[in-house]
Amino acid sequence: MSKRTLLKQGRKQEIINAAAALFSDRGYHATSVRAIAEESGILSGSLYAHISHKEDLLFEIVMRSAGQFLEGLEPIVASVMPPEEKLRHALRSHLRVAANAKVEARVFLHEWRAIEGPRKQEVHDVRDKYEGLWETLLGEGVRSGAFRDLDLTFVRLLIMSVANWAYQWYDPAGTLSPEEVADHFIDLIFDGIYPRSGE
Amino acid sequence: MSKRTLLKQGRKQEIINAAAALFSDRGYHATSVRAIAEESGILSGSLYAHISHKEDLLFEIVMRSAGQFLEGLEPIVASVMPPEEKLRHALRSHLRVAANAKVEARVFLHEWRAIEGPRKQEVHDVRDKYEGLWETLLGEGVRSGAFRDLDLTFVRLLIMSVANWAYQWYDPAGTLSPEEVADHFIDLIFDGIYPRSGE
DNA sequence: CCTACCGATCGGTAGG
DNA sequence: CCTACCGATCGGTAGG
Repeated sequence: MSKRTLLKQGRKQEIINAAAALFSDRGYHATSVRAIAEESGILSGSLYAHISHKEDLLFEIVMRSAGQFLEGLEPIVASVMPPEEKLRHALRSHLRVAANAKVEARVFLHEWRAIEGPRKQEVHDVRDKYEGLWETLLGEGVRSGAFRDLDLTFVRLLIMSVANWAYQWYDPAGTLSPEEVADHFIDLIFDGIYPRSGE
Repeated sequence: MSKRTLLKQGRKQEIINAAAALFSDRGYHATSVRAIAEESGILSGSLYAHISHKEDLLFEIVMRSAGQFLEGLEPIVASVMPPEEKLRHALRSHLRVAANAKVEARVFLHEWRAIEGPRKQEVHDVRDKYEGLWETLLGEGVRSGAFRDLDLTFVRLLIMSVANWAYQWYDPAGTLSPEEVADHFIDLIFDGIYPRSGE
């Protein structure tokens, strides 16, 4: 790769980062291309040397973030750990991605609806794929008896609720690591909140 | 109230309903005042006989929806039921509101960030008030021993995650009532997913 | 990457 | 509630 290409790639990454921060903060439709350009230190017309449409930026951010979530979860589901451990590591992975790439994750979970046309289906597909991995993981747990004989849909929704709401409140700068937060929730979801008999 | 006032009120309600549906579907910033007017059967200029700013519509929808959630939860928290029953009724109430006024609830939970200026604080305040009621309810349960001695923050986040994510997937036209969905989740959260000893 | 600009659309207004 | 319109801003483009 030539130096020139490297520089160009670096600039494009800067633009994507600026766009991600703005989309996360104000939302896609409330962010103008001029604001993205200004944050990148160039003029709005110059943006179009790097992209063809404003929506390209949104699509790229969404698909990259989705890729990070998938890359984290796939090896866990494919592994030979017992279902309890898979579930624990799956939530750790999800919260790790949400913590390490917070603005992108927020855009992925919050702003993906703004994507229109044929790419809408691509985004739907990658979301379905991710949810499907969770369903597989939880289904194994129920079938193997590691989890109670539960309604799979409700368990999946419970976990996805926790996972997908985390970006609303989790502060990576706080005292708790994503792994600690994940373990807290997993313990809670495993044991419930009701006192055990004898306790 | 004169007949004329009644008619005017009715028209304004139509406009708010149209705006709520559009804001819920596309988002606040992606909805033009012309689209709201068209859906209401008038021209965009005529909208301003009923409102002063586009944001008035968003604010009204958000505060009404917040009011419904609060009205449902307040008497439950203030009641003398045991904490387990309060928790069950609280989630039922939340899901009932989310089901009966789905588009408004979605706007309340998803689009409130678009409100700017002094009203932003009002929206924050009403959100804090609602979350405070949940915290009170759960705190009673832990202190009275009805729930295990848990980290209150995590329990609240678990419940709020389930409650606030529900509008993403719950279909009021489906076979399950909001009460049934709430009871399913409450049973899950009480007992956990781990098999009980002896089971 | 900038200069200079395009047509379209935006939220909102004045006068009736 | 309509007609007729405003200035501002939008996403995007041509030529250098």
